[in-house]
Amino acid sequence: MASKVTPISGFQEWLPRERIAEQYVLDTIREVFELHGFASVSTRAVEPVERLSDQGEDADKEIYAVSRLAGGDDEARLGLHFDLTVPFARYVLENSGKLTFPFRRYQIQPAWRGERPQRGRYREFIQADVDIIDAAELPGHYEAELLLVIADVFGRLPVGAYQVHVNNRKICEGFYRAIGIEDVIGTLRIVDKLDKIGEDGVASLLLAAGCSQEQADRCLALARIRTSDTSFVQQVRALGVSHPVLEEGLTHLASVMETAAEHAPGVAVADLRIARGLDYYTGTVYETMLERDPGYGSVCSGGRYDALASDGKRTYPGVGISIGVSRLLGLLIGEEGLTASRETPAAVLVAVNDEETRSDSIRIAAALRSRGVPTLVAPKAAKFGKQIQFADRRGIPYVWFPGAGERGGDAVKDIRSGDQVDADAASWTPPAADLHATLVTPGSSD
RNA sequence: GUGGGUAUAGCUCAGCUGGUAGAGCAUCGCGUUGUGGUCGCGAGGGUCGCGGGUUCAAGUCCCGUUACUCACCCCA
Repeated sequence: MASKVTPISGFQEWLPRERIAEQYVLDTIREVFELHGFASVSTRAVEPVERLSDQGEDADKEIYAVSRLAGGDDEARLGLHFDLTVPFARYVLENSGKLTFPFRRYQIQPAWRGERPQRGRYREFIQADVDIIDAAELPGHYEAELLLVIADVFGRLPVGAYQVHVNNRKICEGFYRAIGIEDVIGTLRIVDKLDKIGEDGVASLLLAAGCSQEQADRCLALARIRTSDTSFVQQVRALGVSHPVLEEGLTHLASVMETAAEHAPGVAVADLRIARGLDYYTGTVYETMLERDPGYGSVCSGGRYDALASDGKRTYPGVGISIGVSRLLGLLIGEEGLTASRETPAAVLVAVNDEETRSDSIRIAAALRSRGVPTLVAPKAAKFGKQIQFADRRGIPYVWFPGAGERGGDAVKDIRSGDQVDADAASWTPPAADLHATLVTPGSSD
């Protein structure tokens, strides 16, 4: 089988060193999620196709269908999930009798979308979600709480400056309805192109969609509003439009902004042009841009969904937010060179003097490992220069020389500095900074 | 799904108006039984994405196809 191996578009795979950086990020996210009291859940990769495609008219074409190579077509039709929220809503319905509400869960898993890959967009990608779901009623304060979680996560990752743009769909919906626009979703999608095609572009699309010039102007006036406090309320009122749904949205968003300002200052910005997210969002929506490259797209999005988890009798409203881990790392690792301090977890390489005494080296390694030091034994009893080179190529910082110390003891060498000291495998531990591979940002010294 | 670009060694690419493939980096070996990153010498590795056509002759021209890539759609 000498067929040529080629990458598959949209399915990203890292080399070992970059994978270590990715794991560091994933561990950090998990740690913060747990600090905030979210319980872990893992759902199967597949859902019945109908459950997935019900979520939006365009969803179908993105869904990967799953079938057995030799299977008949009489089986239940399955599709890979395209996000983690839809499977979670199904999970809640399925286990509603066993879950305790309000239920807080985090979920870090891949998702799949069959769309054409592009920069920051993959066909297989990891998402890290937190959601809070409740029975019947969901208090509004959770919508602000999620911002604090995100601020905590991003505060520990080398993402630089960022802002979570927050809007409430009810503001747009109420506003549009008040001025006579019926196609709310369609209008949102057009307005959402503002950053790409500008006001003139949006205006002409709105006119083409059947809006009057005045309607288009007012949509743009609403979309221009962006404040870092609650002053957006006055700005909307100044537009002279009123509608009960609009009022509801303004109140909710103002409340979210107030809480965010107190506990995570500078993170949130009320941005009335933000519309994105899947169709199931009904209230607050979030979208997170990195200041270093706002055009890259949102690396963390989500919102409130009131009717996604419903079995017809009972409805469980929820709110959640999803970190696009693959997208984030496509930028940080793929483009900016974020990486790990070494390409292996091993902190120590135990040299082998000769094959006859390899068992001594194995015992030393076991002693180090028993105290939590990731350790490797040299593959060959090559010249010490070669063994050091073996460690150096992999970024392993320490080489252990059995019997090289005073009075027959061992010695360990920091191959970066060249310093070598006598050491005992029963007690020696590397400095905490060297115990595990760490993140290395491009700017910092090697 | 629609439109544009690209396709030569593991990687990044050269190869002018057609005449039986090159560089840098990487990899491996050696540099007189041991503590490396520099340096020197050497080696391996390519049916030029695949199929067809034009031609005495094609990596080099034409057609098709597949893959990758960028933009649109949509979205993390």
